[in-house]
Amino acid sequence: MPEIVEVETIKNDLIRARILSQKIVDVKILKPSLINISKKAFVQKAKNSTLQNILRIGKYLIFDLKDKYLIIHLKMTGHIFLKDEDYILQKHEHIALIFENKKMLVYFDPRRFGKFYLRDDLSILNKLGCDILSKNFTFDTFYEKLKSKKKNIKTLLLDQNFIAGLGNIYVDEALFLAKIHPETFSQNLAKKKSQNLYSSIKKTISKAIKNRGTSLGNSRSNFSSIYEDFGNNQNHLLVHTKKTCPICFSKIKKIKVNQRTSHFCEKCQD
DNA sequence: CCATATGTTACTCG
DNA sequence: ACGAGTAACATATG
Repeated sequence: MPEIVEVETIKNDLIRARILSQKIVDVKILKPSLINISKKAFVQKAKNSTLQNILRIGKYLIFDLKDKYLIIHLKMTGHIFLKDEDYILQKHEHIALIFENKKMLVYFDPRRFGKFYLRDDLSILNKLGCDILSKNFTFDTFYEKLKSKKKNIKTLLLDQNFIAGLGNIYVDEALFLAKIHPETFSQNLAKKKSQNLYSSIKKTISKAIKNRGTSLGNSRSNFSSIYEDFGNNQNHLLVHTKKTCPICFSKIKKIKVNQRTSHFCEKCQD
């Protein structure tokens, strides 16, 4: 489920949860296919390391373990829960890190698309485009990139090597706010439209962060942060999953762009 | 049974 | 090199 908003919410919740500067005293790997090295090597490297800091770049959650990094991607259905050390792992809970203060970080992922990478550096993130919450995400660089590509705007905004962080929900929302049709060629966007898009992306994301993410559905497999709490942004969506346009009340169109369902208003977005 | 799902990568073809 | 299109990963839900 997670896009940048949900990963940011998890990161902030974890930082407040008093696991920083804690030593990892035990590691449980129930599904070795979710890690990038052998189970034995992973446990050996992670065990007894100390969690210095927690970062986020694009949709990646990163644990700084001082001389190495644990880089996590949640893909479609990955979740991080924080439990106590006596917690008994349930179905689809594949990895656990136990800290010296008896907190247990649990990785839950029904579809198992997610991945834990234990690496000495962050070089696997080198190709990522600018993180949309970073200071470097300026209008000038964004506009320049828009002009350099020959693709439709929806495909570009979803491309993590173009800009990092947006997923299907927030791209639909930002394009609606900016009144841009998802199939518009990026080179055809006037400077003013592009400016509008840039600020719409920022507005969409900051609103969703305030709402602690979007939780579609109400099972455990939908978004919840580390205490299994749901976000609230699903109650504030403008077009994604909607049937009628909140501005002109016409019927919301659903088309596939780049294999992804796109919701938009034909009358308001062109 | 069928379609769909918050993500990404690998592959083919032009 | 670039872009379009497709399949794949594995499971749950309506």
